[in-house]
Amino acid sequence: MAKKDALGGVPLFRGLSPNQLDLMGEAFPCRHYAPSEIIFSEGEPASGFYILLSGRLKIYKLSLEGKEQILHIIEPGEPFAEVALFSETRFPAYAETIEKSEVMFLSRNAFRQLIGNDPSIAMNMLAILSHRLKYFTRLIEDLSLKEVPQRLAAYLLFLAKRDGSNHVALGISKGQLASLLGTIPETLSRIMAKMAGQGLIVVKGRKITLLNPEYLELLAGGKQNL
Amino acid sequence: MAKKDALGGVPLFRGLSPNQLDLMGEAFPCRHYAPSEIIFSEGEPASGFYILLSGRLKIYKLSLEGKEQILHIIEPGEPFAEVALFSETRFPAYAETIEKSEVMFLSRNAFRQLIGNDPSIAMNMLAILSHRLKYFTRLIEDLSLKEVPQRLAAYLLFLAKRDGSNHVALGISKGQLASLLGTIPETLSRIMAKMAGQGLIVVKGRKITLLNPEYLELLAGGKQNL
DNA sequence: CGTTCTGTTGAATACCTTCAATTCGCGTGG
DNA sequence: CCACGCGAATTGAAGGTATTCAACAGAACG
Repeated sequence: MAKKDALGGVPLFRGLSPNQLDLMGEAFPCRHYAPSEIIFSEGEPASGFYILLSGRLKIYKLSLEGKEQILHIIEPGEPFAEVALFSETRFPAYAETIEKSEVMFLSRNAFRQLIGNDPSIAMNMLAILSHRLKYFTRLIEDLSLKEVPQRLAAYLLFLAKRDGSNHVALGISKGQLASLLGTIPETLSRIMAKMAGQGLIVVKGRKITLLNPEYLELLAGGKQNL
Repeated sequence: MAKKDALGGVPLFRGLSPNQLDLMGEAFPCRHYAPSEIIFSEGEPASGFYILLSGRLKIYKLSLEGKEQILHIIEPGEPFAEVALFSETRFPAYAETIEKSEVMFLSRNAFRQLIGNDPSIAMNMLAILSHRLKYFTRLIEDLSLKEVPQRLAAYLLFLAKRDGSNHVALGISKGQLASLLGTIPETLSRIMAKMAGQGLIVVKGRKITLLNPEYLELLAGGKQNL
């Protein structure tokens, strides 16, 4: 079963012995989800949090008109809805799978016990929350870059840096990317076309090649227009 | 000296005995700042974090063109730059006083020792980070409500709710409010004038009276236009 | 009382969104 | 293997909102 392997890659459990990891895997329930399944909805009572073992999912808010703003794309190994652990009793957003996914659930009580037994887990959790905070700081910064081309350039560069390549795979649909960037598919499409027309990028479905990262940097910094 | 009194109101130290609080106050250096003083700048190496004992300050990012996006207004009792503790060695934003302020500094090592001695501090810190995460979630949501009137309405309602009154004091200049809302002073000014013209609010310097909170709710929810 | 910073107002511009119509891609079924 | 159908993606035209630039008014401060 993939469960044990996956646990080794969970930052929250970094530093734990293989034995402890095994116990972990047995102690907590694990569920499989199909694509586009909703794991929880905003406002639902939350009794614990989750860790994504495999697959991919999105955390998003819905405006009253029904438009979604994606807050996060969760990748394997990441916990989500940890906020529910300490300050909230309701989920503050939606979680929905993008791909077939495997998810572990940790109840509040079980996790608190865990922390009591092993303080290093508390430290790991602090590190994760800090990291997420920094990510949000960045997201806010990007969203307040008022123009979409800047945000797109910033995002593409982020992906390229993360993956260490100028060939990046979006991993999500363009509609979802639009939501993540705080815009709509039409606008994103136009801007991609414009960037492609200027020889900055090549778009092939969900794969994008950065031809001119230097110029994209200038764009992201607002020192240059399309 | 106000230091000891202030410590009692610090959520991070909730649950500590007066004795422990006293020790705390003596163990960590404390500094006074004049208004508009910069406490730290983005990119500076960070060796610890801070707690605001009195006064008020802003945490903000600067775009390359020099426009500032305010992330936070820090009120007395709140810690700031805690991110630096766990995942970062550099400050991810600027901190600048708005009013005369008193600030306590806790070095990374000292704080880690603290956590070791008293796990409840770790739990408090987790709660604070979670809370902040939720706040950011909300800020992101608000920023992606693309129209400024909605954001302003949401912010005014937030203040009114927090203070339990329809007479709210902004506490910051309108230029800063504009930055917090992700816009510019001119736009904010126009929208306030419009709201006032419709009898929704009364603006008197930095004090605002909400005449029609119900309608502001509709606005914030995007169900109504100005 | 003057200087400076904050806030306001106007006109022109730029960008994004909306709405509608098409096209493309791909899995399903014939 | 090809045709169909559905969702995703693209493109065009029109409209709206925020920004920019510039000038001015007002408040705070020395």
